[in-house]
Amino acid sequence: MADLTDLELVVLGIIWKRGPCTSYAVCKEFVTSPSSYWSGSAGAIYPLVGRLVQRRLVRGAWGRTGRRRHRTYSLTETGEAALRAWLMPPIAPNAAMITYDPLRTRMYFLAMLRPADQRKFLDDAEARLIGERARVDAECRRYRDAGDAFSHLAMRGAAHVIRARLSWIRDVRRALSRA
Amino acid sequence: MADLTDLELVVLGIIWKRGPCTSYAVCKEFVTSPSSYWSGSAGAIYPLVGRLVQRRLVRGAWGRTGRRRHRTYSLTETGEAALRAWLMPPIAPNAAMITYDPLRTRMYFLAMLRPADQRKFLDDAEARLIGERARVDAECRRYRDAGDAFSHLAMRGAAHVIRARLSWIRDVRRALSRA
DNA sequence: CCGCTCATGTAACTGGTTACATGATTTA
DNA sequence: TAAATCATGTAACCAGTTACATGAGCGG
Repeated sequence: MADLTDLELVVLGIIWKRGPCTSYAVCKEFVTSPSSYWSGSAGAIYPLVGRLVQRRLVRGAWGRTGRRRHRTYSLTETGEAALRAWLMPPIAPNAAMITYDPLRTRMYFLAMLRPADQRKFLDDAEARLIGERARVDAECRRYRDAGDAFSHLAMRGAAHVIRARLSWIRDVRRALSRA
Repeated sequence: MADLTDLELVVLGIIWKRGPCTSYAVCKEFVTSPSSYWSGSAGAIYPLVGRLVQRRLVRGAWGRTGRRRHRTYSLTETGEAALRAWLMPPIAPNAAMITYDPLRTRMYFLAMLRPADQRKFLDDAEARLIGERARVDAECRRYRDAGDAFSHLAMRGAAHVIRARLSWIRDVRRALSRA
């Protein structure tokens, strides 16, 4: 029962956190999320939730508002157990491993640009990271004000990381200007 | 000509950096890389390099060592231009955006565990991040000693980020013990 | 009444993945 | 001589993507 993808587990988590909610609401959660790692498209979520139902991790109940039908999902005990098993230590070893960073990926090949363009690259990266930092900080405050402690703590992780990337870029600029 | 995936561009970059090399060498680069974002399996790389040849971004030359055949690839001018276009500012807006972090993903749902298990989770995460920090630092020194300045700078980015994640986890522990 | 949001879904595609198969060469 | 490495590839699969299609309800 452990062959669930990360997306499936996150959807499980969203349903648990929100309480009974529609697939549409799950989609929206991803779409409005500051991370774009998953698109949260209907094409991904609707069949996925269907699979969760078939595996009895989630149960669905049809409802209607006027003439409009909708289906709300909630976790079964099996679903809660699966979610807990995912979170429970020992955590997956790869969860703590080095993460993917498009800026770092590009950095490997930056020697290809002329020094002037390298500097422009760094300036651009810095400006965008500063913008991103503001966005993440705002999201942080939003969660704090909403009283969602763990989402707030999670988002603070993103804030830490964005600051680290920013200080790294400045580091790189200093290193290059010395050389 | 801009519809290249990140993996295709990174392969282009590896071929540029290594100079003429085989698909096998490109695979090994991914396999031995500290990041596991791409597996670097033959099933991904060999067809991909074939596509790069068809698009004239890369040219291939058959050779042999004794009775063993091999094919070495190198960038064409078009290939170099494509790589440069990828690196040249303005960089893709999503390159600076919030990155994916499996620990952060789990943090959203950590309220599901009993406080004791939450602490265990944080301890486990901390221990693994410390191990990862050592690995990344070693990799850093390797690049520095090899005289590969930009790979070294890139890896320092990973080092910054791993430290940020570590201090975030400690932050979370402090916040939870206060509450 | 027009457009937006809520709400459900399907279809075609694609960029990877794992696993397999083959054979030469090198090293323990 | 057995095992590891170099080197080439193919085949089946899969999770998630974009794009599309449909329709009810609501706000300006």
